[in-house]
Amino acid sequence: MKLVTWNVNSLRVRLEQVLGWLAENQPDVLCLQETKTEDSNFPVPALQQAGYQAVFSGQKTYNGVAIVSKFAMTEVQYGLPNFEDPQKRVIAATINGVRVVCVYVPNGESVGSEKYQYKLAWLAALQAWLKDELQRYPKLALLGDYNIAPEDRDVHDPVAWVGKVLCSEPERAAFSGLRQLGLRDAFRLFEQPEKSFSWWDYRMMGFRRNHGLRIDHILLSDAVDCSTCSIDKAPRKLERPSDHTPVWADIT
DNA sequence: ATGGCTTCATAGTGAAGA
Repeated sequence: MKLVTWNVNSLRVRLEQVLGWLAENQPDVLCLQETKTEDSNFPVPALQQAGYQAVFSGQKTYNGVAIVSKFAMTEVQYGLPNFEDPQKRVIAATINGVRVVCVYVPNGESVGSEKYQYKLAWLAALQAWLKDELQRYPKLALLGDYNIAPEDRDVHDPVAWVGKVLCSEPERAAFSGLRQLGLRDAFRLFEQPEKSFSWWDYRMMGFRRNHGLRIDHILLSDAVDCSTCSIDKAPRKLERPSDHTPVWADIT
């Protein structure tokens, strides 16, 4: 089963790119973040026409997550059950016996800010919930925009970014906490090119200069076998791209 | 250079992202 995560930075703006990517790559499951779309406007017919069903949890202007799948989705969960939050950042569903969890982790703005505190509290709640979820579902895949670069090699300029939001120790500790639940970073199961990133700043020709971060991840429980994990940079080269690009994994 | 682009909501600019 081919699983993908892609922060599209507005599904309305990126719909044609998403449909094009689905047609070309035929993934089984696509997890979307930053759909920025109310549920009543979610493009169900266009995705259906492409052979996909969807579950979604969106809002106007900000956030919004969705799972798009070729297969039936059951036991759909909206939001973290242990964290009251008006921001739509989590959706989960069971697909072919795999618990697929799609997350849009808070950005955190800057270290020490209110939003940073919210990010750390949110991540603690995510970890606590996943601990329970893994008891119920040994086969679990956690895909999304984590807004965390786990290691210095995931940062184009680790010196410039040291201690900054997305790279700070508490954030990296939260990422380690998820791995300590028994989840593995699918991307690092394989030999990968140096300086592999999933996000590049729109400004200052960030993509052309490969000034990026690897902040979009696929974590897999031990019961999930993985044969490939890769970042597809092609959509980042299109006209009006998202600042993030898809990350995908083949699992069995 | 606490900015540089992009999106959204809105009708000139501000918030938010990362």
